[in-house]
Amino acid sequence: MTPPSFNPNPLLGIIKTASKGDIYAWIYEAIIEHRLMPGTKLSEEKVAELFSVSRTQVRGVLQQLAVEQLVTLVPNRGAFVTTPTAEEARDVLEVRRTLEPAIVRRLVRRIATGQAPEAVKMLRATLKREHKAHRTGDRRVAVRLSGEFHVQLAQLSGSAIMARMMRELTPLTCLAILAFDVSTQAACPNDEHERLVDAIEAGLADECAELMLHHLAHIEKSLNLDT
Amino acid sequence: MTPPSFNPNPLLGIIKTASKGDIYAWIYEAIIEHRLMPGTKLSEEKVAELFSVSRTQVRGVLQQLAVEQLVTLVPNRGAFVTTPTAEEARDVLEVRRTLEPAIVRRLVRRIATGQAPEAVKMLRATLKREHKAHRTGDRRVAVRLSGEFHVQLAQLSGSAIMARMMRELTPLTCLAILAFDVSTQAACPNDEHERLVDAIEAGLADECAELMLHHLAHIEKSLNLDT
DNA sequence: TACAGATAAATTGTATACAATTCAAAATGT
DNA sequence: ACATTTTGAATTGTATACAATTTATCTGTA
Repeated sequence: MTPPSFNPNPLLGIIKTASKGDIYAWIYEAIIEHRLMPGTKLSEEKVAELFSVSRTQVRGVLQQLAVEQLVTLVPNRGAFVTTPTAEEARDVLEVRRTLEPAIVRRLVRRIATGQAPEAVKMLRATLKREHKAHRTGDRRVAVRLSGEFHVQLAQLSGSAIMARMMRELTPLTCLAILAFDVSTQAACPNDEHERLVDAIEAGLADECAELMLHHLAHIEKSLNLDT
Repeated sequence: MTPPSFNPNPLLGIIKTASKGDIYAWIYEAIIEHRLMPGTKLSEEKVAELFSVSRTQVRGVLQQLAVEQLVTLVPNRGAFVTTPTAEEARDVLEVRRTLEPAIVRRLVRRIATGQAPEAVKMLRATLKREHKAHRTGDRRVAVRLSGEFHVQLAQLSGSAIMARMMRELTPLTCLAILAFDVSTQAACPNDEHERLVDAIEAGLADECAELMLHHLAHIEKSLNLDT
């Protein structure tokens, strides 16, 4: 298990050349999994050297990550891993409570009308990976996969825009969970996901929406958002 | 009134130097108001010359516009003004139907609890500008302002993320309206906005949500989304 | 020692030069 | 005359050099 403590030089260890997509993916995952702690400065030159690319590439990646709110760009100062606030965490979860019940309803409707016939099977596959991460004890990976489950729901629902919104919202939720969750593994307990997929498979739209609301409320409750 | 026909060189006319923000704002507004027609190519060098800046600046702006889906970036081919599809237009409006009722509810709650005391006054000011554009007959400006009204609702509701989502969704709606609306001015009739603000002022959350749903349904119906 | 100012180092912002790719058209062959 | 290939211009992708700004270091003075 990776150490939860702050790593003064968390970027060390990658020396091979890499494409723009690789750099993006690596930093993205590192932020989501808290290997890069909030507040960490991402120096253009350092990152560029690390991946053996030019600063131009890195700038593009950082700008991309900035629009997704994962890094904060301060003019003439550079890029920093975003530090989520309690306010933002509440905000994100409120938006998700209005979006995601609609998403699962849409998905149920879509499955019922013959579109997305593979949906349940694909969801169960993701659940399996998630379950494995839980057993292995790698909480950070589990949190990330749990987020991907929610994105997958949106994708399978057939709305490109819903999917895009969830791709923006889940990373922020992951960050909030790792920043504010005091308990060791309360967030996104796997069996809530399982029960949701069961309800989807049974085609019970109302129950799906209800379960989703409960699930999101449960996540928010498990966080320490009072300060 | 600006001619609705295609303009072969719609960028002509700006020759002074400009900052990155200016370029962004100009292109953004030009796309929203259909002065730059969907499909138009935005050559980096042409734009750069036009604003008397370097290609570096233009690239940044185009990348920004690309994440907002207003331009489409094709690798090694360049940037083009996005051509909205009927499918996307339906998708956007469906997402808005799930988001915006929640937004107006939130706004009503916020006003009731003493936060956002200036809200109604600010909304009425926007309405006034919108009304003026309608009388002047400048439909494109009216459509843009109508979008800004919806963004303002989200901002005043106090949710930064809702506001961000609406800033992403309304431009796409504007594009769809100008691309698919056959009637001359059915979209976002001003008095629906007025009635909504009346309901907000009266603090009738349920009616607000209802009016918003109707309003969005009305917009979608006025479009030609069957093909 | 603490603090203010000046100087130097490091870092980001920007323009430009060059490489890679695409697009159009001329050239070639059937 | 038509299709294919080749050549060249135009355009995007990328690295790098230089300017502007911030941050750190080094004074000197109270």
